[in-house]
Amino acid sequence: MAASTLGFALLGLLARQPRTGYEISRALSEPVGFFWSAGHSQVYPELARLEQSGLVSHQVVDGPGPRDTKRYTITDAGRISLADWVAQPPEASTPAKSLLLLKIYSSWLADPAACARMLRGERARHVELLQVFTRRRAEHERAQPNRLDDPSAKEFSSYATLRAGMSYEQHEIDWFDWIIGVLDGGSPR
Amino acid sequence: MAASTLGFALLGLLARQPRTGYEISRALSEPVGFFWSAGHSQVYPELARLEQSGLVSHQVVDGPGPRDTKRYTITDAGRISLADWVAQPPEASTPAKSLLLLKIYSSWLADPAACARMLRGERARHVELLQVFTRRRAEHERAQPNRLDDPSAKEFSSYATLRAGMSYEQHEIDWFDWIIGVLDGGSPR
DNA sequence: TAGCACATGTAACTCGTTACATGATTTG
DNA sequence: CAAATCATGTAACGAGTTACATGTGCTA
Repeated sequence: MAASTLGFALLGLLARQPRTGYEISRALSEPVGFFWSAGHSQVYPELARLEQSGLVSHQVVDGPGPRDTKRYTITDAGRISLADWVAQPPEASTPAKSLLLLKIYSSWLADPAACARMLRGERARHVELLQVFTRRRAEHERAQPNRLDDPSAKEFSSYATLRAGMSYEQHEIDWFDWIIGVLDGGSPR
Repeated sequence: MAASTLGFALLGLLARQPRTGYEISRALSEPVGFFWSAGHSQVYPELARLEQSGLVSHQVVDGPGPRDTKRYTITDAGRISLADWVAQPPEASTPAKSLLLLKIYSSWLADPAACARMLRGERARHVELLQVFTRRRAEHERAQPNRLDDPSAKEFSSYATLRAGMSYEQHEIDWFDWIIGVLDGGSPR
């Protein structure tokens, strides 16, 4: 009955609203995608598996294209399974990997100026992301100010992940500022 | 000539000192392992590949066991290849996945008290990690205080990754405090 | 009319984890 | 003497990415 992690990701999206496989795939590229992702070639088979387990169901709404358009909906069993999984302590996932820190670990071999250049580029990417999150948070706060402290509102859950993203990006930027400062020959610590 | 990301991880360790495959495997479980990891079944074939590319070499020092003990050393070509890779902007890796945020995204379906319990457990793990990093940082600062602002000292590189880890754990803890506060029915924002 | 968004699927390949396999030396 | 540590490898499996495949309707 229990789904895979990918399965729970799909259930999480379907718990908010019915979607087609295509819509789920798009969602798992950018919007939710800042903390989970999957390609469409993973999504379609997984939806079939979830349906076999009775956690989702679909109805054909025939749109364009050579194949049927299937709109998936979460079932009661799916909602129960998802709610149960959520409060369970996260099963140890693949240990965090940071390509950037792996590079920094060997940065003592490289030219500090070249490293600083690279790091400024990375910093800029994180600043951009922080701005995206900040804007989205402002939208959230404008659109449903009263639901943002109600843990059983889906708006709260989105808001909480957004705050995590913002906090993360800010931490990254602060660290970039520190290390770039040192590499530029500035004052340490 | 260019190695895979795993290859550069091994080169990064070997650039600091020669090691056996076994020692590398252990290193990629905990110490460096907070930003990269690999099992021994990945390490041995990768070392063979690096050797074929001329980036590392080994000498047999026969220790215990049924097979030879091989001590690997980075070559000049390896050091050059690594130094070059370091300053290159990180090639977009597998997008970040957070099992915890995936759960939070659907937490509106679950019992807030059960979620808070789970989150308190996770928070405790991050507090522990922060303490580990803090202790190690203190050791660093005591052992080589003068090298920690010299970007071409390997001690600086280790120190920089440590600071990133500490900053990350602190951000996580702050976010946990915020969300646990809300779930416990405390004052919002 | 060329390209893009919609829409769904399969196949091949790569990366990583877990399990299989072997065996000496040190420690409790 | 049993268990852990040192030490190296292969094989099977699973998850995820990239490439293959098809075809409609809308827009520049």
